[in-house]
Amino acid sequence: MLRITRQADYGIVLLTQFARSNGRVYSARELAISSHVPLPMVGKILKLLVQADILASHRGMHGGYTLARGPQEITVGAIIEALDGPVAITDCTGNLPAECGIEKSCPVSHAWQRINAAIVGALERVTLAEMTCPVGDPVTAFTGLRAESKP
Amino acid sequence: MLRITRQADYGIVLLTQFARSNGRVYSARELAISSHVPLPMVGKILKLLVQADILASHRGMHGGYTLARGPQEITVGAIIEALDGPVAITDCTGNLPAECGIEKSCPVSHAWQRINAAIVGALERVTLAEMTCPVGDPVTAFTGLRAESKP
DNA sequence: CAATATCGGACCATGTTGGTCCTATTCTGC
DNA sequence: GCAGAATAGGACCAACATGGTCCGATATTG
Repeated sequence: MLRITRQADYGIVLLTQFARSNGRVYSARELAISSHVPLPMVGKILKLLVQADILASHRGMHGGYTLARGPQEITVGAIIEALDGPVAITDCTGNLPAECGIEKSCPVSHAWQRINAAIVGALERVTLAEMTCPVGDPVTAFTGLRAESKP
Repeated sequence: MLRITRQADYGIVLLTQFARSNGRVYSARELAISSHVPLPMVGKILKLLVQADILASHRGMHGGYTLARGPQEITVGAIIEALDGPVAITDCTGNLPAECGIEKSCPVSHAWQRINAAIVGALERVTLAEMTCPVGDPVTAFTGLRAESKP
């Protein structure tokens, strides 16, 4: 199917909420209610995002989470990597020691690395800020063609 | 993890063998031996590829499989779609009726469609013929930047 | 007619994912 | 100082999809 996990999907939705209301502190409970994602799941996701230095946490009463960096500096690729692990479309993409056994005789491993790099690139090019604005020009970055329409 | 299934991975490996020896007829047994993929699995994969009109089958004694089209006309995207189903990085990519329930309030569905299109594009741009040659220039298509380095 | 190969199912085991729960820790407010 | 509220960090379980196997039917060749 080639799809991201639901965790990553939820994570993007939650993070856009942070990005839209700049600097606000959200508690896990608030996010669960507004995003219709079950509360324990929200906690699990936010936890991983804190470990990845995408969110900052504040404990205690009136605590909660805030973005650790600006929405422009957080890429979709980083979010997916934080929640789903490294993006590797096949086992033989060089990230981990290839264990397919036919590594040497496999003539396509090199090609896969290129394809994987293209997908990772497409994910890294999109920032959280670009995901947040519903429609518009900024998303032209998705196609891989950098917005060059600045005369 | 964002990875293709092992079926699709095997499928690519098997198809490159067809592409390298142009027009030859391979039986499932031959392919299983040379590719080190278990025979029943090979049969299952070839079956799906026949249904997708990527392979043509020839029954009876001395039967086997051949490419239904030229290696230049078979894209990696088509192979993955045949073996893993449609490429949809999230549920809300428009291919199927979105059932996430928050479809309307979800501000990122539009952005996801763009990202998905970029990935599908990267997969469609690579043909089986390009996967076959081990290294070289033809794979510059992977980056999404069409080879324009011809002065 | 017999041998060989694909074809089209059903079928099961396993691993990952999705989701829950519980306890410890830390901070605020009285 | 103490109670309440929130996160931190585990372990834990169930459902689903995937990986993999097997069997009978059918078609083609010799």
